[in-house]
Order: sequence, then structure tokens, then C-alpha cells
Amino acid sequence: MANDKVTSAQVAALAGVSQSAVSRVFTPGASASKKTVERVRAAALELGYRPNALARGLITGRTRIIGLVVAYLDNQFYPVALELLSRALQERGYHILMFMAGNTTDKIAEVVGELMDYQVDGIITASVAMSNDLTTRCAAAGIPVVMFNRGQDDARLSEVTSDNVAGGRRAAEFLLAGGHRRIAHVMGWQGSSTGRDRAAGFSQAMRAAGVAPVAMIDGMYNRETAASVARDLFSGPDRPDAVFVGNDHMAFAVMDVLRFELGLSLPGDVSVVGYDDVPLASWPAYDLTTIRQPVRRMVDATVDALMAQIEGDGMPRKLQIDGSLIIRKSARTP
Amino acid sequence: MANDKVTSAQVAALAGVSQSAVSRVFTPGASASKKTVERVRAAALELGYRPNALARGLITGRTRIIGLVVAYLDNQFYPVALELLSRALQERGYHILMFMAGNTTDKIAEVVGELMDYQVDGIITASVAMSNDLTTRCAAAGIPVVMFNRGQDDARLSEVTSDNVAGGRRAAEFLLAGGHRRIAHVMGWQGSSTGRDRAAGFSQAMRAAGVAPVAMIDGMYNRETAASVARDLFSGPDRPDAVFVGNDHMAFAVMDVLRFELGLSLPGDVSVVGYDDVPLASWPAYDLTTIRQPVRRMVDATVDALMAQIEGDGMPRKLQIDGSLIIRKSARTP
DNA sequence: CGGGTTTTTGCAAACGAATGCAAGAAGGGG
DNA sequence: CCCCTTCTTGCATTCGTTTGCAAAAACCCG
Repeated sequence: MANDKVTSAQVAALAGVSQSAVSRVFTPGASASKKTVERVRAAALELGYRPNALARGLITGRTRIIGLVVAYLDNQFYPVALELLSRALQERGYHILMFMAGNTTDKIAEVVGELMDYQVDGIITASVAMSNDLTTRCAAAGIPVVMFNRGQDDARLSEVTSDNVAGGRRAAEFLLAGGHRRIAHVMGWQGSSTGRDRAAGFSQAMRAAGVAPVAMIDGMYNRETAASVARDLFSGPDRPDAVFVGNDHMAFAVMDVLRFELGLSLPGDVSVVGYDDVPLASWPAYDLTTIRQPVRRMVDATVDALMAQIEGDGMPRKLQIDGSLIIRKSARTP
Repeated sequence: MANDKVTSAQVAALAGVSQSAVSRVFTPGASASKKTVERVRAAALELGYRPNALARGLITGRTRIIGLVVAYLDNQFYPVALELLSRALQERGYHILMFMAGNTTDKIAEVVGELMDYQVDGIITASVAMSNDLTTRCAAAGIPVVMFNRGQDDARLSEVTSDNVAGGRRAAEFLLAGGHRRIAHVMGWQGSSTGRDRAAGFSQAMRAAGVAPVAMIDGMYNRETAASVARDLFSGPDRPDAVFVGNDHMAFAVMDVLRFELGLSLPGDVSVVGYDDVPLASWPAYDLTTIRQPVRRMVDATVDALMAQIEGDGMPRKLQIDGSLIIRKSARTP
């Protein structure tokens, strides 16, 4: 049966037609008579023939491979997104070539270079920034790029995020409405647009209410950092009575420190609000009040944007998807 | 600069050498004089040339792409493994083409078929079983397959697991040593080797101690199922005083039910032992006593096995990596 | 400086499929 | 039944590389 490499020529021979005929049978939208189709199909089945995607890609210029660059997977938001992305693309006949990149510029450049070697049809970056130079290279090569959950001020890039400014504002307003006046913000990494936007929204709402934040400290989207920030912030004599944390991943760390190291109760002593609404946030051990990022819709938007640019003549687009506040038990309810 | 498609021929023209020369400069281990190398490198840099991986793959028969098939990512063990795998392979110049497959046979077959279309150099399956037919096809195509965290009785397949039988035994022994006599087991999915092996080890140790398990129920490696199993098991009048759960992911669900629905205290009322030691297990909100699967070593072994078969003449191998018991606070300590 | 070795080089043939072109087959209408 | 149109088909070229082969160049040593 299916031996090492079956080529279209072998199928052609068996079916008694030319190699072109075989190709046409396997190329959607090419012309072939009913009889040829049948004979070729039969021969292909017998030999276990499947078209070689590399050869096809070489000549058509499309590989149906999407490059995915992601910085880390320990924040649960990303595996969830990855799973959805992968499924959505698979449904449309595309496949994901995956790369882990630290968030350093040159590592990312290296990785994008390798992606381009494989002639990917498009690139999705998750929680990763593109340097200007890199964007230029992708644009020159005609490879559309869409940034998932990160924004950047460059018209050549598509981006899909939640409305982070609104989200930050919403978090602050909720805490204020709960009667809190000593509110701190453990910020998302200030090197990222999401971190900055959420912080900006938070500040905005605080200012509007005439309340000054107790502190705004960068938690780097990192569990350890967030924990140590929480320790500093809450060990002193006049500690905050509420904290908005830049994402759920850090919020869990903060809650751990508050409850298990400092013996504080939530929401009795302190209110905590997170951002993302990852699955773990709804588990009773945390039961975290948080701003939801609608992953599913974000993923759909990402795939749509990419497909529009690959298959149609779509232009880069910037989308913000609104996320609602999910009220649970980690923060006092107004 | 870097225009749409730069080919080796263009570089050759600019450098004043033949196209073959360019190829040789970019092929490790090919002969080229110092002078040629220099001139070609310079020209390549100027034009932004990079070898087309598709064309290269077409002729060499190696793509440096590894197909990865994974069933789900909601169990934290897999994202962690995925990240390590991806990094390890990247270091060796390989890349991951990722596929999500449910655990249904035909879905997997479909996915493996698509993988083969891309002429992958090897396949890693994580928490996924291979049908006999599929294994045959891969073997015929000369594509090595290594199963990560799953075993199968087929000499053509490599596999890397932890020593699940020993692990299950260890868990039971630990609970027995803690003085428990009413011990239940929420089993890992019995359709998987890991689930069966852990259960077998557990049974073995119980039998050796002359203690009959209170219950052994399949939790399907699924959070909801595990939770409802826990509800049934622990709501009755004479509930177990200890439970060994087939993996951490389910153990968290069980703990949630025990503590937050049934108001039981751990390890006071009930002892819980899990399997995997995912990062979350060490967070104080769970602080789960568990059998560690040494992911890093498992990943290294996986990559080694794969490389041996791809680059050398290695035979398929079956590896079991021993994992130790990590004692935390969810179970009574002897 | 000559004869023999070793390196470097270009030529041309792969790899496996898609596709423009022109010829052949089939179909349709009067 | 013939002519004109529409479908199918095969031929040959193309995509961007690697690589075997043989010629050319460089090197070495006496």
C-alpha cells in the first residue's frame, strides 16, 4: 500500500492519464471530466496518494501555514486562546507553525525570520511586540501580521484587543462604588500596550472621582514580581483596602500573598479585581472579580482579520472588543 | 532592500558567482572558498536573501518541521510541556506544526494525514493515542512517532511517560502510611494508558496492604466529571477519608467540591493526593500533595528519542521516568 | 617548475506539483 | 451533417533549492 513517497506521476501512470490531470483532480476549481476524476481518485486511494504540500506551496506561493509567535504560556489566558486559534484555523484549512519567543527584540526578530523562511501566509503574534524594522520586512514580503492582545501604533499591523482603557476604568469605578478610597494598582507590564492602557483607564476613573491612587506599581505580568509587590504594598501600617491587578495571573499571586501570608480576608479586609477572566478565576478557591476578555470573540476577530488580508484584499484593521465586569467574591459589591 | 522574493539566483548574479555557489554557502558542510563565502554573504545581506525552506525541503526530503498533536490544553500540564518542547526543538533548529485533535480516532487520523502532507520529519503526540492503521502509515512513510505521556503496545512507536504504576503505588502507600483505611480513587481516563497504569499501581499497593478501595471511578481527566464524582462519593453517610485523584487537574476540582461545597477540611477530614505536580499545585490556595511528573526530563527524553530516529539510526524506544512524591498540605503526613 | 592532490566551481538534473497554451474531444444548433 | 463553441487533456515550463559530476583552480612538495 502506501509506500514511502507516492507522487502524482505514479498515480497518473496507474490511472492512465497525465500528471496534469491528477493535479487538476486535486486542485479545487480545475476542470476534469467525471470519468477522469473517478479513475484518478481510485488510483490515488489505491496508492495512498496525497499531494505534497511543500511542492504545492512552492508553486502556488501559498502554504496555508500561519506563523504564531507567543511569549509564554504560563498565564492561562494564552493556552486557552491558542487552543481556540488552532481550532479556528484548522477549520479553514490552515495550520499553525508555533514559536516561543521571549520578549526580547532580537529573539523575536530571529523567530520571525525563521517564519518567513517557511513562507507562511500570515503571522499572529500573541503578547509580543513587533519592532518597526520587522514590520517593514513583513510588509515587504507581503505577509499580513495580526497582533493578538497587544496594540501598536503602526498602520501596517492589524490588532485585536479588548477595550483595555474602558476595562481599567470599569475596574476603578467598581472599587470606588464599593466605597474604597485607598486603592492601589499592580499594573500590567508597562512595556506592553495592554498594561499601559489598563493603567490609563484606571487613572482616568480615579481622577474623575477625585481620588488619588495609593500606589501604581509595575507587576511585569509576572507571578513572582506581583507577589513581592503585594508584600511591600500590604505589609505597611496603612495598607490599601483595594487593589486592581493588571491581569488574573498576577491577581492570583496577590490573593495568595494577602490571604496566606498576611492573613487578610477577601473581600472583608481587601478587595481584589483582576483582568482576563481565565477559567481559574471562576474556581471557588479564587472566585475572582475580574474584567472579562472575550477570548472567543477575540480569536474569531483575529482569524477574520487574517483571512481578509490573505484571501481577499482586506486592509489591516484595529479591533477593540468590549469586555464586561464579572462580579464574584474577591471584591466588595456596591 | 528586502523585496518580495529574493532568490539564490539573484544573489548569485549580484555576487558574480553561480547559483550553486550561493546554495553551498548556505548549506552547512558544503565547500566554498573564503572569497566566495564573503561575496555571497555580502550580496545576500544587501538583498535580504534567505533560503526558501520549502524548496529546500522539497529536495532534501527534510523539512525540520515536527508535527505536534495534542488533545487539549486546559490541563496545565500540557501548556507547560508544550512550551518546553517548543523551546527544546527550536534550539535544535526544528519547528512545531501544531494540531489540536479531539480524542476521537478519525479526527486524529485526519490530522495526522494533514501532517504528512507537510512532510514533517517526525510526530509528537501528547495525550493522544495512535490507531494501528495510523501507525502503519507513519511507519510506511518513515516518519518517527513519539508519544508523550501516553503508552501503547506497539514496537514501532516511541513513548515517554513517567512511571505511572510506581506513581500510583506510591500514592496509595503514602495514604495508607498516613493511617487511612477508607481510600477512594478518582481514576484518570481509563481509555488512556496513564489512567490505567496509575489505577493499577494504586490497586496493587492496596492489595498488598490488604485494604480494599472504597471506590474506583473514572473521572475522565475532566474537571466536571471529577467534581460530580466527588460529590457522589463524599455526600453519603460513610464517606472516604482519603482520595487519590488521577491527575492534578481533576484533583483541584475534587478539592473545590470538598472544601467549598461540602465544607470539609483538608487534610483534617479528607486527604487528597494528585498526580503531575503542575505549577498550580504548589500555590497556597491548593498546596496539593502529588506525584511529580518531571516534565523537563520527559521533554528532553522526547526530543532525544525523536532526534535519534530522525538524524541517526535510532530505534523506537520506551522510556519511563521516575517521579517522586511531593508532600504538601492536602494530605495527612505519616 | 612539474606532477599529483585537494578544493572550489559551474552545469544540469532532480524534487513534486501547478498552470498557460494549444490541440483534441465533445456538445449544440441550424 | 457540418460548423462553432465549450470542456478536457497533455506537453512543457516553472517554483527555488540541492547535489552528482567533471572541469578548473589552487595548493603542496620535492
